[in-house]
Amino acid sequence: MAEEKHKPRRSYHHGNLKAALIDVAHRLIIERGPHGFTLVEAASLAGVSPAAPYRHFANREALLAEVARTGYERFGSRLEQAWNEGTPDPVTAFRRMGDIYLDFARYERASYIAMFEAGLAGDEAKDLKTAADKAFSILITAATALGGTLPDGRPISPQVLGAHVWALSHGMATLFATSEHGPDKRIKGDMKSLFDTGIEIYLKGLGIEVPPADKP
Amino acid sequence: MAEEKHKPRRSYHHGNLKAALIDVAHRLIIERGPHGFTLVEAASLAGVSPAAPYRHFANREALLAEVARTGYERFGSRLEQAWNEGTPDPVTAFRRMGDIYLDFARYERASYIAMFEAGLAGDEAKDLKTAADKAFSILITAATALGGTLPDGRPISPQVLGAHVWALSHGMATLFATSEHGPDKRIKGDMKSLFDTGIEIYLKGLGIEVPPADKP
DNA sequence: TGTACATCAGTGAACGCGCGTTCACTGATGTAC
DNA sequence: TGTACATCAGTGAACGCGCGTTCACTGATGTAC
Repeated sequence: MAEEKHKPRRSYHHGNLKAALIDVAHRLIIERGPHGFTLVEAASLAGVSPAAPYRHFANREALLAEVARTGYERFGSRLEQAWNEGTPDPVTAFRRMGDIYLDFARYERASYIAMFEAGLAGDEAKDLKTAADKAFSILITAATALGGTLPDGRPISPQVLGAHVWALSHGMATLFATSEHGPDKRIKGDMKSLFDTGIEIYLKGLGIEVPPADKP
Repeated sequence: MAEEKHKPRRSYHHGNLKAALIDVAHRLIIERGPHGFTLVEAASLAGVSPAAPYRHFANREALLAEVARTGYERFGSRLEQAWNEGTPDPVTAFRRMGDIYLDFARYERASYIAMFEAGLAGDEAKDLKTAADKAFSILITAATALGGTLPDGRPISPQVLGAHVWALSHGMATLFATSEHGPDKRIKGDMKSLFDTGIEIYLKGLGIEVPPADKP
């Protein structure tokens, strides 16, 4: 890591410290993981003393929770936007959601980590749970619109469909995005089409007609 | 946590410290996560001084890596056993593998965490990669035997099939096994049948005949 | 079977470190009049 | 527009803590003869 501090402030007051700390936290979470992240280093990178963050956050975990919370909010609204009330048709909209999911996991990695891998469970967990439930409810809405038939002929429940797709998405995002344990690099490089193929197969298994070549 | 030490040894020598440390590490990884785990506490729980572990492990990470390595070995042999050369038929054997996967993630949680979530990348990573590749190769063997047809009519590659199923398994294991972010408790409680349903749907999507009611 | 000795696997005290957090403080800002 | 003052958002030094690791050491074990 190069610099220890941001460009020095002119003023005694930072002016935007809360946002700056959240911003710096994102970088540190990516670099060091949710546990390697420290408040002291975050303060240093934001160019303030180690005590300054306590004007904006109760403690270390509260900053982490804030990253997760704002992450859930963006996550939820992205998914909602992607679903866009199921237009032009549920299958296309559903696959668009999957796309956005993987984008979020990749390009908002720090948020994603804080949301799903930091193991936050303390006092702030209520807010987190609320935000997470909201995001999951969008998936359920989509799953409800999709419908689908189980191999035994009964209709699939939206909760089950949602859980399957979420698990597949999360598995892809965590297993192949960063780790060196993944299958091979070619697959990793084309994670999105790998995921898309998986969804196609799964939907077909549910007897859902998939529009061919929606990505010409 | 109750006790700080094991039943005190009679002798100056422990006799079985290496194994005891690995054992204790499993407990600590589950309780505190791979990052909360400390060598000092492990030594204390094993009933030895903080310096003793260094007779058996180069450093903290080496102990963690040993947990991961032995985990991969057991994991691989379990999967191989479950596959059992595809008997009585590939589909049944494949689904048995999935079952074993989830069992491993649940009942050997510490190993699973060390293997997939500890982010080990140091000097020991080579051994880990080898062991991981071996486990994945069993999945590929099974996927090859299964075959299957993509929605566009071409045959699916075993790597792609393997990646799909691995992602689904891993997603289930990490998303619904412990965290409070999962959908709802009923689903969580019946994770295995949830997973099994997912696999059924997926295999059907590949045009693979699934023997009905193989679990009467 | 007994003894000398090398080797092994522990001890326990100490170290330096970086962390989270607190505290009394102070400079900057905003507002009432 | 000026001034007094409350409030806000920082400082910087300090604390206690537990960690990873090292070190000279020592008790126990095993082996050669």
